[in-house]
Amino acid sequence: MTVNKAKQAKLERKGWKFGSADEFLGLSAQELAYIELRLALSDTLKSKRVSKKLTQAELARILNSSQSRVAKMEAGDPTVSIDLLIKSLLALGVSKKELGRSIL
Amino acid sequence: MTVNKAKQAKLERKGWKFGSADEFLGLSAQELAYIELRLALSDTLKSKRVSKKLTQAELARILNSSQSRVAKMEAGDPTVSIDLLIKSLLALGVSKKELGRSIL
DNA sequence: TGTGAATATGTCATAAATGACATAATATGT
DNA sequence: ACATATTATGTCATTTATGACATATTCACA
Repeated sequence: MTVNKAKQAKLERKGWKFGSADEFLGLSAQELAYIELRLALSDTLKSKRVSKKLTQAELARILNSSQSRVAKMEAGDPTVSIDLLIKSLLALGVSKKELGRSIL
Repeated sequence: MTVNKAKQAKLERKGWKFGSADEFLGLSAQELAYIELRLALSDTLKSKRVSKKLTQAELARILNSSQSRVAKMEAGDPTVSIDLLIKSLLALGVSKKELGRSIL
């Protein structure tokens, strides 16, 4: 995955804030890795949910959460923690092994 | 890793709370995976810090955090988020690939 | 054993994440 | 086009995580 100015701008529209050390070079490698990792988890969550033929509302019930939060998880919203993403994936039966693979 | 009653009790002394669906069987597979994952990150953080010959206070400066929070990260304290653990590992130069491996 | 460095533990005010709700936008079939 | 199901977005009160600080404990080594 590459993040250019356009993608950074898109993320910023989504509510992401970035450190200012990279006005020239773009995101730092570290910020980039962090966001890629989150997006990987988001994508895995969505594909797992869809493959199980669950709606967001149904998944929300399983997680004791709400449809809107599930939507935010899948959208990579910055107010969603990695903790919540991981707990959700585990609740969908994803193994640690799969989790590790989806990250690296 | 196996978690028996003794280990569960130890985690509970550290401040962990567990759902009650498992008074007989112990932790659910899902709770277990979640905690194992966190402990794996904690351990990786500590070994990375030590291998770089940093004190907790020095690492805290790098992370704009505090020595006490670093201690809690390494101790698997339940008030520490996976987000913080991952951000810290990335700040220590751990790659996504390594991260994934340390989890799975 | 003593002394200083490192780590651990407890607490708190502030900041960030969460579920919930309302409502908007977008699909999907008829 | 219309109705209905699903997903997206905005907001908010409450819960949880965070850095900071004080202090306790452990460690290394003279």
